[in-house]
Amino acid sequence: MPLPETIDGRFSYEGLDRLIHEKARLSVLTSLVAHPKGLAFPDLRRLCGLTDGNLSRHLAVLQEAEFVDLEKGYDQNRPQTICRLTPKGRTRFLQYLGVLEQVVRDAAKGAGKSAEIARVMTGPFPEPT
Amino acid sequence: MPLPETIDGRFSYEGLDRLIHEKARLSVLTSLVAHPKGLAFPDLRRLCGLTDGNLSRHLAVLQEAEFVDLEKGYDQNRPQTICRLTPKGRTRFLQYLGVLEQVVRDAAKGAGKSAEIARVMTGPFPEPT
DNA sequence: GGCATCTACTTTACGATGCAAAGTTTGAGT
DNA sequence: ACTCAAACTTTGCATCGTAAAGTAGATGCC
Repeated sequence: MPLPETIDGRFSYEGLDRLIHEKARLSVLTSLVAHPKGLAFPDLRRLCGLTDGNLSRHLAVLQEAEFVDLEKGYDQNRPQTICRLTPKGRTRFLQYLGVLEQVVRDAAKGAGKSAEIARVMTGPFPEPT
Repeated sequence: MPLPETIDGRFSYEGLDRLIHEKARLSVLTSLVAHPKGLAFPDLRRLCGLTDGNLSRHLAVLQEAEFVDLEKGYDQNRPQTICRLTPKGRTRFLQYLGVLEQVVRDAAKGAGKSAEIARVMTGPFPEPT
């Protein structure tokens, strides 16, 4: 007999769409939601700490999913790609965020010491071992 | 010239350790932090909505990283694996959570409408297209 | 003019990895 | 003895993230 609180799928978080959950794309989408007017490729690259190739690929994936719109033009005779969230991308991202908030709530409740989270997050990160 | 707010790495979220960030393992760790006494393999499988093979593999990864402790014993003459967070796993998970909270804050601030998040998260999820 | 350099991307290639399906082992039921 | 089921583990494939290499055009320098 399962424990009473072990409800099927209680912690499955179906809403964590892989398309969005991936770290690099999460960075990109968060950057874009914070800059509704759009961001140029180089700015986005710097903000997210990504390489050119990386950003290019992730943007292609997000564009394929119609989460972002890429406006390719020229600025000062140089190619310039402006990236923007589409309404669809925005909606999906906000849904995803709702699930993330749920994760944080569940975990904080489980840990029972949200103060500990606040404390621990201010410190430096340990080296991966 | 980059926009003034495009600080290098502002949205790079280095703390999103892949080991933890992966959806299935995030489920597992959240379940475990919510059940400090540990969880049996089948309960964990149900909670996280994972298949046997999936859970087994992710647990092995988490054990390798020393984030979980697997106590393999018997209950009613049947094999029973009890899974628990190690102190190290707990600490790392809480650090990760801090970063997640930062993501949610950044995004909510960017979206400028946290009410919208709350509203949207209560609805059903759209079919992936 | 020619050559190197820089920016702004894109493409390629490979190694990692998530996931499902099949396999194993032990036990209970009939 | 035979079947079914639980509790995992192992295998294999196909996806995917990432680094490195490649492309194209503009600028600077001599």
